[in-house]
Amino acid sequence: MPRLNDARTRILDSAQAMVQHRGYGGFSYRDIAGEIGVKSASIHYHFPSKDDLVVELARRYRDGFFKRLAQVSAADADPVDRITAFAGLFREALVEEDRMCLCGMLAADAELLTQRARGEAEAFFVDCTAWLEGEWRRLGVADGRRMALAALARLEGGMLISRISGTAEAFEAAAEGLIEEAVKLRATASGRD
Amino acid sequence: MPRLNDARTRILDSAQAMVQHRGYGGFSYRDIAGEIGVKSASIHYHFPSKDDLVVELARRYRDGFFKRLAQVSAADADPVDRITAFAGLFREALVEEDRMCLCGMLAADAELLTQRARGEAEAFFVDCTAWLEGEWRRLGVADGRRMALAALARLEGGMLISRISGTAEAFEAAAEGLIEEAVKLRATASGRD
DNA sequence: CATTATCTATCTAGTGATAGATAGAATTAG
DNA sequence: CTAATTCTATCTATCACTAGATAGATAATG
Repeated sequence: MPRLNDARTRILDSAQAMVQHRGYGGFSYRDIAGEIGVKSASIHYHFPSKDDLVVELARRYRDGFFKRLAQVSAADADPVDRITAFAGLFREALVEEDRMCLCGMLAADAELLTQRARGEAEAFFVDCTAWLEGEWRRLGVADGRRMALAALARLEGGMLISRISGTAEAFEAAAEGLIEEAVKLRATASGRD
Repeated sequence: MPRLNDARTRILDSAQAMVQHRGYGGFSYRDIAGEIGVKSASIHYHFPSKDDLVVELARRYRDGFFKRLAQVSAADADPVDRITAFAGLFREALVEEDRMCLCGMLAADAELLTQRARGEAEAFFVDCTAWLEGEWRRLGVADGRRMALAALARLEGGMLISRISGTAEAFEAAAEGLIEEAVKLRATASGRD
């Protein structure tokens, strides 16, 4: 039973939760070590620098997010359903785990990151924008990119405000508005067809 | 020429910029001290704890924001213009100073703050929500609160994404979408009258 | 044995915070 | 009006603690 990457995974899981809760500067190697029951030096073995850790964290988060997105949206052909599924992934983190989006948090801490880490976090938004743009296009929107960016902004901002308010109300308001907009466009588009 | 609160103000100005750029955990008393040319102990004289400093920072930001808001929206009776002015204050911070909203930043760092500081930051969102709710109501929206929260979410999220992207595109997309929505409602409302 | 992983122990640098001294301004007492 | 006193704002020096990081010994894996 080779648990080769067991420690590595547990480090990443712990670090991810900490970034999502407290941000890049809000946790230390010692915090992770204490939580998973190793010494901080052992974490340096797997991730020599905090930068390495965060780069890997962002990469893994992005991969995981789009794998999950493919799963939860695979059954849906309707862009409205697919956008709803997209928003659902954000809701999951916020409501079920009371966590901010990892890359949203890294975006807030952008000026603390190396160019490398910042690039990885940014890639998440780039990929999300591309995905959303496709869906808005299918709903007949001319400037799909603008809608995509606005949609992302809503969800990230909704999470941000929800976390300090202690209720998901802001997120739900943002998500509902988003989906209603998509529904309206679908009605218009099908009316045109 | 009594410059009684001169040092105090310079501390607050410096600290505010640092929070907006790097977050609560991303600056130290020594950073501020170095920037304004005093010793860190002198800052402790004015703000015994970092918590005291941030509480005052959030309070001052909120006061300043709503004073500015009153100024830039006083001339406008039209809710669309007033909402545009509201968004303009956020744009100012982002585009002209490349800064995140102070309270948006504090929202991200919420779990690092004392209840006291968190409360001050939260109050900003509460007040913004109340203000926006009034404007959406005047545009004939039934659930003005939901629209207000969604609008705030857009702007904060737009800033967040813009700052890591290095361009204000996401913010502008979010703000334009917001204003277009208001314009549509105004057309509907006046049509109904 | 060699590789992989973890440990102990330590380093340098920096954190928020405090104590105590001091210069100068403002206030009070005689 | 002076002299004694207090207040304001800053300084120097230091506290205990935590940060990320490293070297080298040790244990486990295969």
